[in-house]
Amino acid sequence: MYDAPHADGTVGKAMQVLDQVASFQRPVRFSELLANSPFPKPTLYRFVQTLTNQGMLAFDAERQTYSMGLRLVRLAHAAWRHSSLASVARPFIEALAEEIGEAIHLAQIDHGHVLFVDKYKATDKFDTLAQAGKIAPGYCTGVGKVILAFMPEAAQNRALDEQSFVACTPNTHRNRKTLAAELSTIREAGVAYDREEHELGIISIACPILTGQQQVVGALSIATSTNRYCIDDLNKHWPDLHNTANSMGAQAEVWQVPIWG
Amino acid sequence: MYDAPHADGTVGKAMQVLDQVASFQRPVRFSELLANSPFPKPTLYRFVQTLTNQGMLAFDAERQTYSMGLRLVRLAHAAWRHSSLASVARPFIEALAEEIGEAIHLAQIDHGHVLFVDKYKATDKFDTLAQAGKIAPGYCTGVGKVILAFMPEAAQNRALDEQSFVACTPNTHRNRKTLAAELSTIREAGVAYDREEHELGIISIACPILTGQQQVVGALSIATSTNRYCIDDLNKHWPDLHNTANSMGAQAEVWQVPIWG
DNA sequence: ATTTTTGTTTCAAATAGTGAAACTCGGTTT
DNA sequence: AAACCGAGTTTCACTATTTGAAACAAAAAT
Repeated sequence: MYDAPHADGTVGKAMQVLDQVASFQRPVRFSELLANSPFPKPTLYRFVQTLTNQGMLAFDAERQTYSMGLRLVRLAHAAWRHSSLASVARPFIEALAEEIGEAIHLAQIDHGHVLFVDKYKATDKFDTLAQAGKIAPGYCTGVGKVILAFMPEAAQNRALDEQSFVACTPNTHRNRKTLAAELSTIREAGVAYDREEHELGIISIACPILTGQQQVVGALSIATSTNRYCIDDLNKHWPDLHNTANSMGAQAEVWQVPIWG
Repeated sequence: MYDAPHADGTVGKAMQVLDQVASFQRPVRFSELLANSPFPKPTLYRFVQTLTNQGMLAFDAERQTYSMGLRLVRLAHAAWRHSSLASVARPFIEALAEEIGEAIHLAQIDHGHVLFVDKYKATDKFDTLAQAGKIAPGYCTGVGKVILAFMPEAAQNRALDEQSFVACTPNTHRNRKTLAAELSTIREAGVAYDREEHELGIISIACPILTGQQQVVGALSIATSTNRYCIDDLNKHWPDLHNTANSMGAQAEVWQVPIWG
């Protein structure tokens, strides 16, 4: 049951290739892939062929490069609509953004990483790193920390093991101990703050989205720039944020809860 | 070379399962999948397991249901940013939407189907069926027809073979012949119209996005409701639409062109 | 023209996938 | 309580697919 490191089968390997292509942030040549690949040449070649046939990758014959395929967009559309909080949450987020006038982020956790599933920017004044589908680490974001804080202990431990503790800014948690300490504070308080831990100049306040049985299904945050506001200002929005998160939790329950792989 | 119907290998079969799960528009039980599956029970079971391990599917233990996994969202994010027109096109679309005040759709073609890769709705007054990642048929949408019209002949033939000609509305093309006729008109004119062919009450005007070598890489459309405007009104926006599409084409060339699988 | 790099194909060996059948585990019926 | 049922899971001998060293082809570089 606990044999994690076994890549599962041919399909697993193919998905690994997909990830690899995604990790290049641009169209990529076969030889570039090969250079960083655990697979021998013909094997990788066949994978790339198959994935292209399947529309999971796209091949540009002109430039001889591979990039992510459109079928993924199609599939993700289904994922977004049916398997995540996002569909339930949209109207709530829009209402909240309208009222508050700051960027709202909705996140779920996926294998120890925070996945932003939706983002609503009421203003274009600044850009956080977050965008729908983008991943961010759990240990240094408001949504990430609050989700970790409210996870069942076993899952939390597993997730903590997967954190890298890279120092994004001077305020970033550098080890498990200080993070764990904050997590229990967060759990008691019911709120998490990102005090420029992920990106300098960006702060946020985050609430968990809980079902009736107190299971975390995601998190909601308001982010802003230190040029305009400080943590105390964000605190004024806490009641709204909290209420919205609660309503979403109630709704989400009617649907389905996600997974902690 | 023309052996389309051959699913390629284990990976192909796994992707087939993914599609099947996506086709249910909700979380789905194993037995439901099995009932409509070409695969015998244990085979399907292993696929579903593997895909879940991989995060391509998500399993809700409580309700014993499968749905699309979050990893897809992550991968599609990469697809969206790096493999499609969307990243190049965003600023253009926003500018256009601002000026015109109607919904703008950006589409690419994927295996004979139009895939909406981005949508910008300047107003919330009405809802088209289209949303980012959503697919729509090629034969009865503005973007679809204009893309088909400008495709190289071989690819066009292949794509036409894949059209279903389901009658969405009384105005929908019902067979290849009438569609083909309109396509050549479109090609000459450089514009396509959707005259409530996909959805009653929705009309649109669409331009191809062409590279310098006159290759279609997508299409751009302005959609509106018949309650408010008619085709002639849309025509007034043609110069803007045309210019935007041209600028995007020029930009897109610098990037990469997509595939006609 | 020759070498080097990059992409593609071959084929025997090895691995991983297959599916009939059998089993487990709740829940229901007799 | 015993027998039954259906959904889900596991087993295991059989086989089809995958594997990768090596060879080949094509394109770039020298």
